[in-house]
Amino acid sequence: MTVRRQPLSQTQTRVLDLLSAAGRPLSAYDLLGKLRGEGVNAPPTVYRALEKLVREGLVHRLESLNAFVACSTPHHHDMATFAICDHCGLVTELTDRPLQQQLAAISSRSGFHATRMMVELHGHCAACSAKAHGQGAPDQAH
Amino acid sequence: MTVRRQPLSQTQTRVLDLLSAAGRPLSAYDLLGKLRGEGVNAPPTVYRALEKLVREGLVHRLESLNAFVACSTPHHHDMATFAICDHCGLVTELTDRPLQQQLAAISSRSGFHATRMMVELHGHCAACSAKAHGQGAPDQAH
DNA sequence: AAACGGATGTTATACAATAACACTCGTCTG
DNA sequence: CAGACGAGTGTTATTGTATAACATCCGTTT
Repeated sequence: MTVRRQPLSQTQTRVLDLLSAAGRPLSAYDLLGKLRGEGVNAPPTVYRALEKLVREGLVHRLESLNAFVACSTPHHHDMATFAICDHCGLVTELTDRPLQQQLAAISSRSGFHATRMMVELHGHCAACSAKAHGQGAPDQAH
Repeated sequence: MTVRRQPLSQTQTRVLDLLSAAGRPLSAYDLLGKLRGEGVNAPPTVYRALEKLVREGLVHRLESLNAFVACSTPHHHDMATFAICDHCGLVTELTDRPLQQQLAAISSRSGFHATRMMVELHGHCAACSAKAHGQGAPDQAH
């Protein structure tokens, strides 16, 4: 059940393609850099496209990185969980229903009504954990 | 078991006091504004104090707001969970061991080793949910 | 033709964070 | 005591992130 909500404009499609192709988070200015020479010359255009894509659930914003990634399973969800490798930059989107429910339950214990839940885990991915077993790794790729 | 790690400098103490007194998140520049006239005139000083306080576990950074709050239960934890009311700005720090464990479990299923887990819930606090029952509230206080 | 919604362009600016360098001060140490 | 060191700070400048405000364009509706 692929959800196709609104038609995307040229720029919006282009931004989504760039994010998908990158396979890793890109900042708005990374995107702007790639779009210069294609008629896009200023931040607002990029931010507007990103805003739309996030609204449509096609792109996620990683708050702790000030960057954006294409959603791995486009699906309008108010919750996103990411595992971010601080060593190689790999970002994995996790999906876990029970977690979402538990979070909603925990917050609503205090009467809170959550509309947007963001979970971002920082650490080391499997590959990087294996390589640097206990070593002081430099961290932070790209 | 109050943990007192390192003595704090004048500026660090001042920043922590300001955050505690505010009882809500403040940006680095909010703090700078309050510290002008006390000999603090530039961002680096504030950021350095905040960095130290975060390291000591006395202050948390809210990634989704680019702001800082005094930790409600100073305690060196790699995990913080916050419920952020988008209407009145109230921020509540939640503590839930099982959640932390579940998160660690979920991520490690894919071989990920988490060193820092951030959970930020956006929505409406109990008071604001009660007031605006279904109404289109303006959102975003301050 | 006029009105509108959605997207874009453009200029300027605000807000967030850090780099690089010099300086002070207290403590340790030979 | 002299020198070295670490932690904190001051200062200037710069980079990076995001938005305000206003004008334009275009397709659709009425």
